[in-house]
Amino acid sequence: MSTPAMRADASQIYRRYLSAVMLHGHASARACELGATDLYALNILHLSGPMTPGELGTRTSLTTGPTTRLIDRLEQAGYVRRVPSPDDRRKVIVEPVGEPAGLDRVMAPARQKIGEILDGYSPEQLDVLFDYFTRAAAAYQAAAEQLRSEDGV
Amino acid sequence: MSTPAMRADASQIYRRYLSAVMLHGHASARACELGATDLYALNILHLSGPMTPGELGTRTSLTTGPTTRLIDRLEQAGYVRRVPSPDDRRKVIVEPVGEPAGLDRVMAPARQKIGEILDGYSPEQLDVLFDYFTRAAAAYQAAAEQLRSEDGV
DNA sequence: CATATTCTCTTCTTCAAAGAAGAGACATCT
DNA sequence: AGATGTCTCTTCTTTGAAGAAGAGAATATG
Repeated sequence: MSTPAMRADASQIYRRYLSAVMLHGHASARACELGATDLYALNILHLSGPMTPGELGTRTSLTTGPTTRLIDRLEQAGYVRRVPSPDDRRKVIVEPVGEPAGLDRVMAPARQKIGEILDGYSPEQLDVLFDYFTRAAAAYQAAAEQLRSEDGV
Repeated sequence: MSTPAMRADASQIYRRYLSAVMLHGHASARACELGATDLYALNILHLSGPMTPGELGTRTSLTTGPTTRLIDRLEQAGYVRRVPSPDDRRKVIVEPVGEPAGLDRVMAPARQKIGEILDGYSPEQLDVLFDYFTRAAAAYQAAAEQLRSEDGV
């Protein structure tokens, strides 16, 4: 279970898995007529929750001009909403709108396929999988954060 | 283990996981100074192996002009190589170069983190995880293919 | 052997998104 | 209360990638 040959194989499988996930992500973005940065920003919002345009700009490594228009596009497409900040009237809070129609429709087939796959596992096996999902999400998020800060240097 | 509440929670975890993976993918592309389409094409090549520019153009939904320049960029960055086809001298075969330096360096931190996570599981648990990776890769690939063909309609 | 088809590449044009600079509104500090 | 700083938005300019049309090289077919 841990011979070098097995390890190489495992690495191959994982690479393939990652490629497939990202491939599907790109295809989804294209099908939604959403730019790469738009989807990127949307992922940030879904992951970290509502935030100000300023912070979103920082996270996406964008200056204020493009950030405003990025939010304009997302808002116009119905993916996010601009809400005035309660404590500071200069600020605006951008929050994702639950279950946007377009993205949901596009992702549906994949979600169904994954659902069917997960249905085939026992409760104990699902525990393992979701434990992994939770840990991996944190790991990827941390790695992405790290890349972003290094990039700025 | 399967109450409605649990299911909603599971869906949430999975969404978060997917967002994190894609977030990291985008951050990696940006750190490599690689465009969205470039990374998309690279994923296709890693997933389906060497192919002609024509087929790559079809897969990326690009016309011949941008396809040529896409390959130019990838080749110049050292990610792919153009090889003359042995059976048809009009054709060119684009093949990924194993372990491109830039992408590898960028992905290293994430890979290490994931490696550490996987090290924490028993052989039986790893079997479950890699079984999932294999099945999910096929599912995502199929879903992406489906999106692409629908998009063309 | 000649014609038609296929494949890649080049060039020109068009379009979307990012950067730069500055204005207006609001908060904070003295 | 006045001055300074912060936040978002607007405008102009620039860059990068995508589409369209056609040329050149090689294969296949009659």
